[in-house]
Amino acid sequence: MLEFADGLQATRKTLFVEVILPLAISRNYTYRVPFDLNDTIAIGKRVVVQFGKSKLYTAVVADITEHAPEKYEAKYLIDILDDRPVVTPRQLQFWHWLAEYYMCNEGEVMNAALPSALKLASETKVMLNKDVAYDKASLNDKEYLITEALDIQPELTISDIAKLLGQKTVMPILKALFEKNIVTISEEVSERYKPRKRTYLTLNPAYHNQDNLRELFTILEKRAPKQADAVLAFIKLSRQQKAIAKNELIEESGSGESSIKSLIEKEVFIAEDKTVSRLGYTEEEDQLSNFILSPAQADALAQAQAQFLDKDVVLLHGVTSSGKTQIYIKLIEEMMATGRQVLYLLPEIALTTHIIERLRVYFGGSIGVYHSRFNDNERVEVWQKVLNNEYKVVLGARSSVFLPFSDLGLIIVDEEHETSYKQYDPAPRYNARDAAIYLANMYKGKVLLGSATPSFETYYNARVKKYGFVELMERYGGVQLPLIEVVSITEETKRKTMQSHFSSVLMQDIQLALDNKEQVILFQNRRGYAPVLMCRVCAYTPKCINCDVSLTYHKHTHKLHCHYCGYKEDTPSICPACGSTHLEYKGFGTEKVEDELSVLMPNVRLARMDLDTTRSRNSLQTILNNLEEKKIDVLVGTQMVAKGLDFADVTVIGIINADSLLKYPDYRANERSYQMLAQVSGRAGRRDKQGKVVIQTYDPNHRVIKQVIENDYTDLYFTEMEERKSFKYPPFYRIISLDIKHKTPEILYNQAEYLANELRKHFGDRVIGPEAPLINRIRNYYIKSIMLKFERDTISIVKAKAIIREVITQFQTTKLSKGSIVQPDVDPY
DNA sequence: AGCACGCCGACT
DNA sequence: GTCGGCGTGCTC
Repeated sequence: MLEFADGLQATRKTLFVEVILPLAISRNYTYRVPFDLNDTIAIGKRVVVQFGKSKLYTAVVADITEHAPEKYEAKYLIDILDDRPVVTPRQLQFWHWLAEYYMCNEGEVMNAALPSALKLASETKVMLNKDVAYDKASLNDKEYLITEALDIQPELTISDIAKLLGQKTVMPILKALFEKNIVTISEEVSERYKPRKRTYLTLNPAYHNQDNLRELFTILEKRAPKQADAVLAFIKLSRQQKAIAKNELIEESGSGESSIKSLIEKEVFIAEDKTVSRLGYTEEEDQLSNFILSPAQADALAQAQAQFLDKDVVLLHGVTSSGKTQIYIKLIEEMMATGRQVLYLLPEIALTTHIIERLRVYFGGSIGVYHSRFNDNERVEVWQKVLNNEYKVVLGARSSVFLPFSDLGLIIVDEEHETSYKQYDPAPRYNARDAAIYLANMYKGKVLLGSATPSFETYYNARVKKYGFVELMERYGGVQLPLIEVVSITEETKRKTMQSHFSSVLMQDIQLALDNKEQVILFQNRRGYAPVLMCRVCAYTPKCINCDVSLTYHKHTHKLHCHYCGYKEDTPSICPACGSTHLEYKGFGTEKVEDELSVLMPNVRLARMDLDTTRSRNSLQTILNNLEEKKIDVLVGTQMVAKGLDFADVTVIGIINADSLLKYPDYRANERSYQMLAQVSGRAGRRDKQGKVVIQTYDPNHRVIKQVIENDYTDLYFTEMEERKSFKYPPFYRIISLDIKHKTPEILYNQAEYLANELRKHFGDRVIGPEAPLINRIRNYYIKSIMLKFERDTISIVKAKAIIREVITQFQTTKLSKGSIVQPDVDPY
């Protein structure tokens, strides 16, 4: 570059940007910045680029350089979408770390991190927002053209719009329309999070005067007897309770909606809409705003605060119902006072309106919520508000670790042992709990991990003093631990007291609860009706055509379903192999439990909660509402019932078959079973009544069941740790597993053997396998797993990953690798 | 991840 | 003789 004596440059500066594309590509790409955008380009802004022949993508600028690439001519980037960066440098660092740690591409991380409305691509669909009226006159020509087109055709892709306008750069126009709320982006249909509103009635103070009230009655009795009934019922109810809801009154008085409505119009009643907690305890919320910690809680809080002085991560091990949430609230409050941000992570399923409202009451408008039931517009809104520092507290599921925080002082990971913090498919296969620890570290913030049954990894770290450790072993407000009764299925079968899947003990307890107008939860860890259909003559079993699993019979569809790929087929009435009609259902799922209980107890109001009944958007909330409003007596469910449910009137919990948990072929089966059983049990009982848990099993003397009864987590930990140590499992060893997939089993065998041998050259007997996993074919791909076990602290895991990466890359350059997919999974818990 | 280029079966 | 099956290789 020529320079004149006075420092003027002879040539003008050409800038290049490194961008992250939202694709599973192993590297970033370089684009040339048009000269007139030199002043506006910045790291973290989104740009539109053409990638390949015709595709446009939204990419994020990761770096800016002045060096032209040598081996090829860089394309010009088409446009810059943002006035200021939407991704912060810290986030870019976080993305990079995640990609390295979990052995995936930055593009994959970007895909998980950015709400899709922030990454428009040519095939993204654009629709008109029906909820918003707008003024066509306020639009410019191009915007007008787009809205006109959308009036005729409800959905347009971005490339359609590009054709329509005859130009490539449509993103800024769409962005403007999106920001004005005129169009919505992506496939999701808007269905906002609805806080539950209830109309409450109060009597007009004029009628507190007895004479006025009597006068009102005489008029109403003649002209509108139904309305008189309503007023009478109101007075009766007001003796029992403070607040009276409209629908309660309708139910109590037997008068209709219209009578109440006219009474409101006559100003006899005054109506007021209130957002209520899903728990229905308005009083409890009042208490919440100035609750007093119990001495045990206060002590735990003080310990946590003290430990944060020299530890970045603290484990709060608190038994169920010990009031961990109140400690979280105190810590959040304290952090907010310093002006720093707080992230409160919860498993998706626990993010019910109940907990959201509880915290909203407490923290008001400065709390943001982020989870998968939000549509994209809402997610972008939260993203922007976090970026602008309008939200001081974010309550969210796994993916909220990706929000653009500026000064994160504290992350709370509630139920830290939950497996749903780990994403399995698609990549990035990250664990939000572990990622949160790195994230907090970047901001010099603290992490509080909370659980009643901590994961062994975390508990181990606490014991070796890597993490701080606080125990809270007292239940809040004197709530008693439930009584646990173990029932031997073998014994009851012998005595012929089993009625289908229900023991006499369980039946009695259900009946008792129902007589007391209490509720029951039944847990069966398997959905569908029967997992296997088998011919009694030739033992033929229908299998999935795409996967190596037997098909589960579902009664409501009367079809056989594959739980791995979603394949369905009609249930045969005769055996397709031998023609016999003796087809038999083996095993049972939630559907069958529900079905058979409805036969045994025909008057019971039953509901089921599993993946099949909660698939649609509001169904989970509907079930929870019905349970809370006592429209359900018995709820049958899978794991879901163990999480996020907290209802005062559930006094009996039945584990239909504990063996399906205990016999699971995995080294964590005992840990998982204990967690599951302890968590489910924690749902039973209330302040004034001890709950009851009935565990049905073929193996009543199982060690883990004993440990659950005795509530002895530490005993479980120490017995399990011996095995973990001798069989080289976490937390003593780190595991990286490689799944290799191919459509042809013979080719897969060779590929897996080759890879394992290459890895053995570096890691010796740290390489286990290849082995066929439990299900060796899914969606027509055969699978082999190679497991690598690395001893903690003696080997550099970073170096090991680099070598694994190298081996995979080298393998992929060979002809042998054709048609294969290699998926690394780091810490595959 | 797309999409184009490229080499082998059932049709005008 | 062609239309099109999806196998594999590249995209700044």
